Amino acid sequence: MSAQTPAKPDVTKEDAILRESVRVFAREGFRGTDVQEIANRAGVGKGTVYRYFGDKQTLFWASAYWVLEQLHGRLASASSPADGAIAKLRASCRAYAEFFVENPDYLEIFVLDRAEFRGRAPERHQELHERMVCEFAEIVEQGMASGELRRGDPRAVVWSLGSALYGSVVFATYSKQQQSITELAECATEIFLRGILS
Amino acid sequence: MSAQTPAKPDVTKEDAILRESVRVFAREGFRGTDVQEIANRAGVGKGTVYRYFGDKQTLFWASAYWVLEQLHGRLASASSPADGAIAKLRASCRAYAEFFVENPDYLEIFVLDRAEFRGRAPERHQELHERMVCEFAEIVEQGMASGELRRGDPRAVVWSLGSALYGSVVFATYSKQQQSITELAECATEIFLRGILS
Amino acid sequence: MSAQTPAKPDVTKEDAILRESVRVFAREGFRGTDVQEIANRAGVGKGTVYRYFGDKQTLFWASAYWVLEQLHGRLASASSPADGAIAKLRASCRAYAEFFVENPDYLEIFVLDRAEFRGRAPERHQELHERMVCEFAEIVEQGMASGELRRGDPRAVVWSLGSALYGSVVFATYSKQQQSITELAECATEIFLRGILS
Amino acid sequence: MSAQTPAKPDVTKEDAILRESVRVFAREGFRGTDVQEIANRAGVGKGTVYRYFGDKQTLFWASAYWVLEQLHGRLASASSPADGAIAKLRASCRAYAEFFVENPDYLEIFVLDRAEFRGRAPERHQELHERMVCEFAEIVEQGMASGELRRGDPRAVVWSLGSALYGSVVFATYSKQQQSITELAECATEIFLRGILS
DNA sequence: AATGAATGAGCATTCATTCAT
DNA sequence: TATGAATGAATGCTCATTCAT
Repeated sequence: MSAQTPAKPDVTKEDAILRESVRVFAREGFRGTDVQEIANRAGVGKGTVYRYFGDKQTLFWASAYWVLEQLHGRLASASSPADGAIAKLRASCRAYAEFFVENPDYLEIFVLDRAEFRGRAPERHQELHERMVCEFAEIVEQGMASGELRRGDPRAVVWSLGSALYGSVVFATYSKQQQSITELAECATEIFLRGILS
Repeated sequence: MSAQTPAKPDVTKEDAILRESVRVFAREGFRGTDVQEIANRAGVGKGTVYRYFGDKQTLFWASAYWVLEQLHGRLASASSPADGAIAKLRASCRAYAEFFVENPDYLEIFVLDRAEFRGRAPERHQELHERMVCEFAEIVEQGMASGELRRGDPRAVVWSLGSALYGSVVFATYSKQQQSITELAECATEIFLRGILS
Repeated sequence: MSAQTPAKPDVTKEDAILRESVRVFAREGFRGTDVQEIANRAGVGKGTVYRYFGDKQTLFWASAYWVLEQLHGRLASASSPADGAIAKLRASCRAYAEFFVENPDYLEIFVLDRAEFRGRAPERHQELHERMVCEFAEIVEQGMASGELRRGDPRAVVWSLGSALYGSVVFATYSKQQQSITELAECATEIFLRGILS
Repeated sequence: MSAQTPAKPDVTKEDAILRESVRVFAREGFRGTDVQEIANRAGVGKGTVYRYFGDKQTLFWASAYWVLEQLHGRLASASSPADGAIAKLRASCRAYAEFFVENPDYLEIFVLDRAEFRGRAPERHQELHERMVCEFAEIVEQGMASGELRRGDPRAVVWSLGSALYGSVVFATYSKQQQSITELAECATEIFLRGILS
């Protein structure tokens, strides 16, 4: 249609670019990334990257969205088989941590997104984010209904959990003692469930 | 003596540079910041900035350290008058949130530090960070001793709280509904104390 | 493939850059040269200069090599038609002087090369230099064989001649009386051949 | 008198500055030299360097003049005790080579002077240079009168010898085989005396 | 459609020189 | 008189983006 979005996107190429984008952005940061390097790694010309994604920022957002989608899928398939709200939440938390342990680059993408763009991402991102919040709010709501969880604003609970998990994995970099992200996140999860009061 | 680190640092000038550094870095990001702009705002020559701080990265770290010190002072003076571990923690959490509400730039500095340098900051930073962890661990320990808090690894508890608060304030940017950072952090704090289980 | 060394070098452009390089370096010195000026004169963007030559030093070396090649060609075509070792040497000496009289810039390039880099030039230069020494050593050797020249180490003789000529043309700048480079070099050549002893 | 030339020049300080100037200029080149480094090494403030020498270029010229004076003295004391023109010249040539072997920095100063300033040095330099030419021309003249040397223009002979020696020592840098400057200069001297013809 | 050569705005850093103390 | 803090012009090099092929 427009020249910005090729009529017949070659999904293979697009995917290769995206995949390498994530790697390079994660390693070099947004400003530190040379689009040429992404093109080289993806085995395409620099012009092709621009043909597919328009500009560097759009490319970054596409990468970030791609990562967000992966995370969404991962959380969904982790929670759905579990039985009961608590089990679902526990499974999701574990999946969240594992996701970033397996793909440290993805974590950096989230960090960069926050640092560079502060939530000024396109509608699409916010929609997906919102969708995730809703899905978990539903779980929490059911937990409240069934009596597993204390009553309260489900969205607020979800937001707190999300923030705590995000903080755990992002903050883990600062940990000197080699506690794995997984351990840190698990600890956070437990506290999240039971609190620290006696 | 090298001219890099002035023998008689003009504290007024140094402070002006630091203050503007924080503002500009926060707004433009690390790579996006033109040192010239800091110099202009601080009312000094660009050479003076380099004379005082050596290079851009060192300047950033000095800014980040400066912010960290402020936060440390703020948390200390918030918690010390409070009575009992729980009260101390609550007061600290509130102070943490207020600190960033009052100085949104400071939050961005923390975010940039994580994004750009991933904990590769100079020793000094890590020492101060460690000191803060210890101070809070002590509070938690006393809370456990007095029976206010459930028994557990105090450092792990502190780390979880720190991560959760960090996550709350950093993540708040993504919140569409205008929930203030304060509200989000307060909610996180309550859950942190009591958990979500019924 | 890196974009640093263009796959299809545009010889016209490359040559234009090289030609202007020599002029500007000769006039301004190595450090005094602003690559932007070379780009402007060559009618290309600054980025293009860097694309073709990588950095300022490499550009300088390319210029110096280019000059050395010219000199080599000039000496070769001057000596080859002459008959006998002495005639060949005389012709070469004259050509050497004329070369620099016609292209004073080239002389400055040699001077700068010595001043700035002290023989730390890339292999290629040293190889060409060595080749020139060998070619002349051969001439000297034949002169010795034919009895035209006194016996001795041909390479040492060549090196002495080279040094003397180099000294003549470089040193000529200091001459107040407007003796031309040509005259100075010719005088040096004659002494070189016959000595000053009676 | 003027502020440029301090009324009571502290000869010790002046000398220290000059001595370090030579070292630093020789190592770093003219443009590459940071006046601060000279000041540091000389143990004075940067302002003092400027007070004594006015500006960087003047400082360089003073250094070059200082070196030229040393060379002049060395050549004079080498030639005067020798008997006969040839002996005087031989002794001078040897002294010339030894001078630069002992003080490689001095050689670089000469090279830099030629590269950077092309004989645009102040009157004083040219006078001393001229004086040296005259002194040697006298020796040559006497050699011609006594029949030791072939008749010719004594100044031209001196100039040729000077150029050849200069060329020898300067060009020596390019010599791969580790022939010492001394050997190269001696070889040049012999050829200069007897020529290469059989 | 795909490419990659060309461009030039942009920025970190240096250093000669000045001048207030 | 001696100093060294302050300055800002100067310059090497990068890289997002364009566009002719």
